Amino acid sequence: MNKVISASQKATRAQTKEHNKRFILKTIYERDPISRADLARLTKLTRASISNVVAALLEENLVHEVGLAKKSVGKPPTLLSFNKSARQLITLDLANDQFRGCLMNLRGDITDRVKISVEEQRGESAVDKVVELIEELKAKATEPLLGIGIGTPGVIEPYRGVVKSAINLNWSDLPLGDMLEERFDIPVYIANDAQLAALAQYLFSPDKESIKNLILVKVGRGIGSGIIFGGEIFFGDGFSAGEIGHVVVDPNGKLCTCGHNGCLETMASTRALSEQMTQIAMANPSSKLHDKARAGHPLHSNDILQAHQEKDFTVQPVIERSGRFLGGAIAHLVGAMNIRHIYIAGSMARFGDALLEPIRQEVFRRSYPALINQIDIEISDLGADIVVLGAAALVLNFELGIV
Amino acid sequence: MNKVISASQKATRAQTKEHNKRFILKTIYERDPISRADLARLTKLTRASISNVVAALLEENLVHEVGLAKKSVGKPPTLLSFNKSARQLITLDLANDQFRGCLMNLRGDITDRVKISVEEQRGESAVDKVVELIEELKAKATEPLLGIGIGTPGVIEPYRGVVKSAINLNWSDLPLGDMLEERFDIPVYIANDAQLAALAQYLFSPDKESIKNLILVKVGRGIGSGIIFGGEIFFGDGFSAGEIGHVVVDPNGKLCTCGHNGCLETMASTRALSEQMTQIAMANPSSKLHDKARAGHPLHSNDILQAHQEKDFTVQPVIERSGRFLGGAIAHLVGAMNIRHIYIAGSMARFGDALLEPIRQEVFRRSYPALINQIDIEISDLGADIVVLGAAALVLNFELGIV
DNA sequence: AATATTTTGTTTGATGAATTAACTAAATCA
DNA sequence: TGATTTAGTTAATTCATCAAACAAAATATT
Repeated sequence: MNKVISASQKATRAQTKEHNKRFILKTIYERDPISRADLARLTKLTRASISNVVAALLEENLVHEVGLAKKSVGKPPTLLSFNKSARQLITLDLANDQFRGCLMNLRGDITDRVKISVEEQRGESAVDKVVELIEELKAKATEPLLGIGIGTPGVIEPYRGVVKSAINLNWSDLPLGDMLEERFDIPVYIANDAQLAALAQYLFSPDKESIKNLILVKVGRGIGSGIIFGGEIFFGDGFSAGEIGHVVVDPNGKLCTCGHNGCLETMASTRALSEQMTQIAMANPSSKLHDKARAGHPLHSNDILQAHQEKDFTVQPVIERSGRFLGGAIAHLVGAMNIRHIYIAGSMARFGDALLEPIRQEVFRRSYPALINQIDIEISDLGADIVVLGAAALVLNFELGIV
Repeated sequence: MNKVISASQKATRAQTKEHNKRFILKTIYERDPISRADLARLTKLTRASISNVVAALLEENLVHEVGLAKKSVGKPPTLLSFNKSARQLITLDLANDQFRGCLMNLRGDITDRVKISVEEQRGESAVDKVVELIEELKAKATEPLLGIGIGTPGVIEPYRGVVKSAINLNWSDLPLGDMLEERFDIPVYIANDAQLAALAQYLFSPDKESIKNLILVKVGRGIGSGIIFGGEIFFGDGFSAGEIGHVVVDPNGKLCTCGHNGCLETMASTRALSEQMTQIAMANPSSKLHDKARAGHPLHSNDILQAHQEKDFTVQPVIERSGRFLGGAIAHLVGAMNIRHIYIAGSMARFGDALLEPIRQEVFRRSYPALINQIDIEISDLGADIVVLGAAALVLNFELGIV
């Protein structure tokens, strides 16, 4: 199985076959377990064609026969099941301060985890860390590897696997995909972390049947978003679609490193939260964070989360402030793109409803009233593994056509 | 020839054939005139297959043989040409105060125009006006009609041809497509006017080779935009993608009919321009518009345009004001979607650079610096016919696969 | 209990769209 | 004049889906 068919190209019989093979595998993946006869009914292909393709999938070990089903009348159908253990995936999240890697099966279940701290490692030596991580995971693999998926902050050209720029790692125009494919001889797919998080939300969301478009906003030390149109990541002309971190939300706001005032990232990220919280906690002796703030330690978002969970009343207003700025930016996205489903992820999402409600309020306040009841904003349920899940989704999508 | 193949469906031989037929016709359309041998080289199909399909296209009269080309050596190739006169199209623009209809050939060249004033006609009687317009154009047709394309303000469900809501015409959930198809027995395609304008910009733009994504902002009495992703209109979950008229750009701005303050439409449309201009002209005796404004006539955008062309210095600041608000909204779109090509259309676009420059400045001022030199904002070159051209593009796209 | 019915999955032959390869046509090159 | 090159057609081949018949295994009916 290989890459997806491009649009303005000739069509051939081989592509028809490939398309149907992917289509059948995807249907098995989604409806597992399912019989050949049901596949024929669902796909509108004939039982003969289904049997033919399924034979190939059994041969490749991607599908198993798992016994017979009981029906009221007629020969009992043989149930087919997607063999999630047929291959394994290596997936990486090159987050800000530590690289995390996982070994997974074809359903995205994580079997092994590895972390490497990369505080001051940048440029070449950061690439070495990536190789090291993959080596370590490869050694643990018990099944053939389907591919390597990598999510990283920065602007990535996904089709060629080139990191156009990743400021925190000091990479620019780095052909990471080719380098790793040459080294490991396995397909490598790379994309921006927020874009991958959105893809994960799409693929691993329970009610994905009906959802074809979504936006996921990832709020952590940076802010980015990923846009899914028709089940695919929308990359934009310069591969930086969804990079809303530097949209100006308050022209009178604080100066950002990018040169503008009041970028979303300076106003609503966890870093902004820490700064705001530190000021307020220092000024407010009744805050649970008062001592820590006065001690000169920069407040970490974990501290703030803990204080919030312990019902510290000084936290809520600061979260609300971030929420309102986020809501303002999201309102523009929703209004412009008319996308119904919005998800919030990243470390800031741990604040849950405290963050979600002000976002909702601000979005509603700024949106066209007729559209408001169509908008559904939720905290993502995929947690801290969302980026590696998205990296897995990317590999699964390209290698097996599972979308 | 019929509708495009959907994504999650089985693939068949017939679809392969259809795809290649459209692909070949599209190539002839774009490279006109071209030989069978060149088609084979471009499409990677064999000469045998090309000859087979071209025979069908000649039979349908969509393509003509137009003589031989001279080459240095070998048998001279027979040149094929797209027969733009093989069919005609009826296209309508149901603009605010008058309906305009055109009869066109397959390249979008307009051969006949009809206008109907519909000032107070709404609901049922507005539908009658549409039928009347089509009847009139149909009578003028000299070739078989390929289809009817309609652009209208409002929220349209394009695949079913349903007008979900068109406030100015007082239509809601009107199955206009079915009604007209039943009446005229010709394929009918309907979409939002700004979305169609964007499609027109995509299809009739001279350098469309490289441009796959674009946004077109249509600024007239209302403000809307159309988004093209990968050569197709992006409709959004509720078919109102691009409806940026009611994005709040100034929370302290004037109250809009939608209930919010400072919507883009209340701040930057031609109506806003008229109001602003009237105030300024009344207060400023040296303005060429002073007398007209004092006479109590509401200033029409035509008046303002004329004054501007006569170098009335009081006009520029008002246009700039609109431009800055538009720029602010566009900056969000550009930042979020990373789309490089932005076009300004609609009656406001007639102000040209006077409007364009403040838009550019505001977009640049608010955009991530690394992206600024990627952004290309232009006034659309398609003029007042842009919506009917888009309607033609819609019909051509669906019926013949020309994109 | 024997037979009919229903449903599953396979087998066999037909269909048809693209390909391969051979062929004809018409020009230039040597 | 004959060789070479390129264009376009024709005939045979390929192969993925389809259609129809068939075998297998259950329940339903008599």
